[in-house]
Amino acid sequence: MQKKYLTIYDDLVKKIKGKEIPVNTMLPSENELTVQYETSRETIRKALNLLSQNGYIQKIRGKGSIVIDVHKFSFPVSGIVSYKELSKQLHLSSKTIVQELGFIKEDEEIGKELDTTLEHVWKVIRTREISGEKIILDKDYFNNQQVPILTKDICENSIYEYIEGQLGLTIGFAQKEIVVEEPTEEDRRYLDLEGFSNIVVIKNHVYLEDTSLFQYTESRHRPDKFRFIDFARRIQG
Amino acid sequence: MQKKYLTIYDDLVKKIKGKEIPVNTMLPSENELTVQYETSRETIRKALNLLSQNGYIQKIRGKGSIVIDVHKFSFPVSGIVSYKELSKQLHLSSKTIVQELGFIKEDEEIGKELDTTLEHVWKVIRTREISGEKIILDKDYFNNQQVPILTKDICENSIYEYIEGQLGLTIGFAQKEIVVEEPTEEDRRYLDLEGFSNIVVIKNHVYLEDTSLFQYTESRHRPDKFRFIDFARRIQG
DNA sequence: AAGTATATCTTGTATATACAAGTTTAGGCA
DNA sequence: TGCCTAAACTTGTATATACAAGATATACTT
Repeated sequence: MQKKYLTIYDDLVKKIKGKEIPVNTMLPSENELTVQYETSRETIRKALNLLSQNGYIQKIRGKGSIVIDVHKFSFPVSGIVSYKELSKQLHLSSKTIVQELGFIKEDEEIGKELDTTLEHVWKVIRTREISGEKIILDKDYFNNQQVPILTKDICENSIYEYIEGQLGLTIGFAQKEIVVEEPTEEDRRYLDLEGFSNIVVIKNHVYLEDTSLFQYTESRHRPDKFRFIDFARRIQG
Repeated sequence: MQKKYLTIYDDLVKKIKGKEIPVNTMLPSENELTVQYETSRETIRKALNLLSQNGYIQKIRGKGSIVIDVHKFSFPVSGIVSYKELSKQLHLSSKTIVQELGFIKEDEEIGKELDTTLEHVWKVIRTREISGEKIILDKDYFNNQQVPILTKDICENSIYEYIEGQLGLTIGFAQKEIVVEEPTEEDRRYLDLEGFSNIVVIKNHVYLEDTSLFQYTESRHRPDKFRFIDFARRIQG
């Protein structure tokens, strides 16, 4: 059974994106929506809360829900989105080059974090090329208990597609950290840095649904090409 | 009436932070919680969903809710948090210096965005000093229709406290953007840059509950002291 | 002993009802 | 006209019930 509140959410998103419901106009009231979608008010409210959380509408008590236009800017490095999904959304013509693919050596720090008792840890290094320039260096580490096989083919496409589709693992949440560092020798080797003396590093700890640490990622961006957009709601308290 | 699901949420947060409910253990089941808190299951579920959204627990269908330890890292520039709230949370000894306070000149770009028809726009420039070093330059712009009075005193404390407390305005949401720029003359004048050739800029459009644009902020950080941490949930689709 | 089916936990979805609380509208009164 | 009140909207909270779907433990069968 497909979830009703999700199909309603998707439908409303489509209508907002397609400007069938324009920005700065009111949505139909919750009661009207229950009639339109032939469902209960609680189900409508679940859909509306999703819209609110994702920055499509602003709910105002006693009045209704206004469509807001924050979403049109969206370049979401926010949330957990794979590079492939991202470049598809933005219609970027980009190329992925697999630079390294194998197991880490004993001494690397990351091994301890992905607490893989005597197991091997995959290490993938990829560069992302946008309009001829090598802009992004992605370093990915996986536990090979969870990801037994990894090929160059998979890495050139989407690792996430492989993980969620083929392996059937479910990503739960991630802890993201953004800092600015000085470029390493590796950065200089793999990227077109053009004299930039800083590099923006997005460090990502990705956990599965069962809360086990599954992946560590560093996405290293040339600072002039880096942009992070986020939508935030004020939390009272 | 105080909202039940919020008090339950607050209570559980307190218990998690106080390690009364340790990391990696299960919460009581929803049914048990309804008994403990003498309420309905839906109310419990609202509290648990808040915990999940804010990175305290991971819900697993058919099993229960696990306390996760992501929150201990939290340095939340994420969300909308005022500098004062932040430094209080982190127990930083910091100083705020008001460098400029007045109305913008006609020609500044920002005037158009805060579409204030012939009205004045407040401009506040403040530096944040942490352990003797001027690290952050905050530039704030307000529409004086919404914020008629602004004093040096208010700016040295928390403008947000004044806005939400005194003026009674309710912040709705914000659009945040992080980019890396070259330092301007102003940055060099007000900050201790120590030869850094880049500066991290957090641009913030803040909207009120009625979706009107209320404030534009630029928070300009020295790159070595900048750190952004975020908690993200995987959105299927 | 091993595997299978069943019962019983868990969380997820959908519905209905009631009332609280904020906003707008309509009407009436001075 | 101007002001106030009441009614009729809106969204927010709390509760109850029913069933679906995933996970786990138990008992039974082979």
